[in-house]
Amino acid sequence: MNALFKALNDPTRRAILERLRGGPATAGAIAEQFQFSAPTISHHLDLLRQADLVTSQKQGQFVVYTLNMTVFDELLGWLYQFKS
Amino acid sequence: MNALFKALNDPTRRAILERLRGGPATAGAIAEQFQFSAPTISHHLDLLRQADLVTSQKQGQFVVYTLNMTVFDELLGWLYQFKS
DNA sequence: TCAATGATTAGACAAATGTCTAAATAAAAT
DNA sequence: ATTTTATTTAGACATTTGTCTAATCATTGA
Repeated sequence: MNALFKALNDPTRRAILERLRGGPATAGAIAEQFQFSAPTISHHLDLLRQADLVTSQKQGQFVVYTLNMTVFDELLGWLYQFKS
Repeated sequence: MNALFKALNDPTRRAILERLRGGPATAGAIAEQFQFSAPTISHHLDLLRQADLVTSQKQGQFVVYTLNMTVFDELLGWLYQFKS
């Protein structure tokens, strides 16, 4: 839960998630969309992976990142307790 | 949106929200539940207010904090775009 | 009026965060 | 083999964050 909220607490990481809504993408393809350096994006991807919001598969020299939506259920559950 | 995720990215603040689920409470009553100093809790409440997650009304020398659940709709909306 | 109570503000400080460049690793292409 | 390409790791650095104590503000009570 901590890792989840931490991962979501950054506009770049949220933008990465929205990008991955359109389908899996390599680290490089994701990085192209942003003005930040590749290492910075790599670090963001790492935090998203720690929160299990994305998964990664190595394909040759590329690393493909995929959105994992099952984690959102946990968040929805937490939110639901406030719905009265 | 930034202020919302920022406010949620702290276990103490999330615990405060859960506390307020049971009804409004004064700053002091909230602070009693935690091991942190009153100023620290006051600061957390300030961040929650900035995110519009709570509202505050002064009642005499007390300040009563109330959960504002309407903001959760914004979050639900953001989450919904990932539901496929 | 003066002291006590509830709460916030101000300022300090260590820890965490987001960014960068340089270096390392691994696979592909020449 | 060597070089290029894709990505991550390591380290540095400024900014932000969460906490504290001390001081201030505002209301209530003696």
